[in-house]
Amino acid sequence: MDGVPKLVTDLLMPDREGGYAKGYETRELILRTALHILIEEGYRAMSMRRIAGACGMRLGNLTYHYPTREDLVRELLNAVISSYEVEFGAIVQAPGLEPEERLARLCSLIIEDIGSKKTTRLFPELWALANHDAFVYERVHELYDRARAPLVEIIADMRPDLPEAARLDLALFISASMEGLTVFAGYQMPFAQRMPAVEQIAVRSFIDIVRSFNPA
Amino acid sequence: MDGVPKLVTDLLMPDREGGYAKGYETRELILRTALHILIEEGYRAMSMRRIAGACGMRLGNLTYHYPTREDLVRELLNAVISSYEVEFGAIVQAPGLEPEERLARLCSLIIEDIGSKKTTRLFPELWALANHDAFVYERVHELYDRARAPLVEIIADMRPDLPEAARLDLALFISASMEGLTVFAGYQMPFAQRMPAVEQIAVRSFIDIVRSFNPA
DNA sequence: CGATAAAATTGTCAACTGTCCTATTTTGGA
DNA sequence: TCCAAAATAGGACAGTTGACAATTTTATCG
Repeated sequence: MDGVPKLVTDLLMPDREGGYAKGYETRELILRTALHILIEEGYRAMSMRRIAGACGMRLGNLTYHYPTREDLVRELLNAVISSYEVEFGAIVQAPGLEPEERLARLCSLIIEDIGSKKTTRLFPELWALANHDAFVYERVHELYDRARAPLVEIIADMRPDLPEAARLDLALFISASMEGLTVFAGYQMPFAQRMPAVEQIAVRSFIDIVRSFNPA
Repeated sequence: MDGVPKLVTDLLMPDREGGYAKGYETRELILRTALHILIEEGYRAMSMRRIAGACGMRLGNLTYHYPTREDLVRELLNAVISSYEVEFGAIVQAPGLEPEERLARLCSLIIEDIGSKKTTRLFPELWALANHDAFVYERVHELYDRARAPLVEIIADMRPDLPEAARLDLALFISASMEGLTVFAGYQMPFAQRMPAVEQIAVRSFIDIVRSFNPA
């Protein structure tokens, strides 16, 4: 229904320090369940009792592992965002290829991810949360900084003549451009089936603008 | 602090049918206050009691005007989205100008709006809500349909040779591209001060791709 | 195996949520 | 000016929320 099972882990737990293995597994179950509820029903439905219930455990046990709701949310976002950081960090730059081709492949990867249910559902929640929560804001933009880095590198390869600021602006535009597709052509969005066509337009457009951009 | 006072109304109330003028004013105050809380503190903080309190009225009065929370949210989103529809509907097409110039001006208008506090804060909330609420989903995408219409028209002027589907895809990409800027260069976002530079890149890029696009 | 720290359960708390109902006051047209 | 309709107040309700304390069960290591 939701395509093939993902190969990448969608949750990167922090290292276990002290405690039994059982507790560590329980914490992972908790965060995984919380993420599931967040994606399926939204942030508002993600209450402590709801999470505990879906985990098949009692509320007291949940608050034993995560004393406050804020603790849980913090750890959840850390785990989720970390997994994206690992995912983006693992992107092969394929040094033999032309920079245009590398740019095209990187963008295709990102856009493909944007079309996934997890990303389409999760990131709007993060954007909304970031507007009223400094921790989420910080963490989300830290992620985007890392996601833009390989983009900046490729642009530098294509346009060594450009000042660094211009390269950053270009990467920023390209990154924002792709993120914006979430709302329109993401998972179960009205133009989800247009994604391949729009991806083609996007990639051509990105290559063109990087090639031809000249700061006035 | 938040720049000059807005000229456009940020809330379009439905026509008053029956009832006293007082009640109509009260309903407007309620929706305006609810919107303020939504923007400043997020959807979670927008409870019935919180709204009533901020309006300086009792809960009973609030539930008299809006019997259920769902009623209130529905009317709020209708009023907010309607105001955007009016805003976009009022965009002058400036028929004397070259289509490239019209495209540039339209995009500048939209991007300027994206930089406003209201839009930067409100739309991520709407995107998140739309993922779990059919009514919001419907209403938001209805708005975007209308916002894309003038874009499609300009593209048709520039590229009468293109099939309609290709024009729609182009408009979709351009629209999504701009919306994506919200998270990165919107109000108080980390690259808010890069908005002018990114806008320049965006507009150039849009004009280029519309000019040169050729469906393979 | 047994000691013991960790994990999980159970029950309780005050605060908050949305909804509903009944007075009471205010409004504005006849 | 009167009076029915509209608006507001105030309270009560059942359900939910996050937090916490006392207790029992379980897992792990010496």
